[in-house]
Amino acid sequence: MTRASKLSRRERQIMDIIYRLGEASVKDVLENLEDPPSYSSVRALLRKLVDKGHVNHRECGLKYVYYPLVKRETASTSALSNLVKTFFSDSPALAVNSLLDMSSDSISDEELQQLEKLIKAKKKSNKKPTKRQKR
Amino acid sequence: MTRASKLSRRERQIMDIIYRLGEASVKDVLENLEDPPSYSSVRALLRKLVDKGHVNHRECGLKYVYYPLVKRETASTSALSNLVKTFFSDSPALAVNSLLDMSSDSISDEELQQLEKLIKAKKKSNKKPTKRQKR
DNA sequence: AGCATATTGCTAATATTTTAGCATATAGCT
DNA sequence: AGCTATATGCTAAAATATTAGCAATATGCT
Repeated sequence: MTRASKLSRRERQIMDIIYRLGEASVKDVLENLEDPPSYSSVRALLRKLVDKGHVNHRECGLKYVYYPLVKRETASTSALSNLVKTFFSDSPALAVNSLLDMSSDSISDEELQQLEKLIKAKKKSNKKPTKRQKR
Repeated sequence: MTRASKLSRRERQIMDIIYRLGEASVKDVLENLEDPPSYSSVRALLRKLVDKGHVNHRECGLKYVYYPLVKRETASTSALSNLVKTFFSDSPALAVNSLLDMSSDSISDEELQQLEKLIKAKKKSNKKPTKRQKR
């Protein structure tokens, strides 16, 4: 059971916004929320997320700024892995394939070059693993 | 606003299961649900998803088999795009990078080869686009 | 035929989520 | 000092989601 799977609809939307922005004030959240409710409501939701241990806040001048307690990378890995399970038969390669397909415009040549390098590196590490493997 | 962002927690869990399995009976859903409620509850949720137009069912012998109304590929593209926005600054290349990183074990040499090919193809189509581009 | 099992339709209770409102505090202006 | 902006804390109402239960129907088995 992924962490995210326990969030309610609004809580999820808010977590997404906070990850997208890195950190966010109540106002930031409100402005990025679709079908935004009142300021009060957003505050209540944020308080709940604090209670549940998903975010924390620090004072920043007068107001609070909320930030996630699970760091971006961890959360993204978990989200990706879940998505791959759900839509790509648990095959990361298929997901990569789809990403490349759907975004032909938005990936530059430089980035493609980088990815090629990365893949070559993977191939090497497959052949002579430096780290110990499961037996 | 993505379609998925309107789903409640349980509805989301159920949609995930249905996409994972392709299609699913009430029992299938129940068995794959975490903290499963009663059979009745699952049925009520499925009925709701039908009402909302997310799934439909066909009779299969005695029972119903539920299938998504938005096809897998469309749904996965939308989910991926959303995830990329949330966690990878809207850069598909970064997401690909992360996918390759997190799954060094599970991607075979053959698959890597395939991906290399795909990337080469992309590079070509970047240079001399066969289809018309946005101006 | 009679019984157990698996299934659906529908309804209503319960729990959770979502929302708004009131009271209060601080900063900045005039 | 007094007014306004922008915050927060807390609470309670309203809306939605979640759950279980009862009735009915079809199937398969003895």
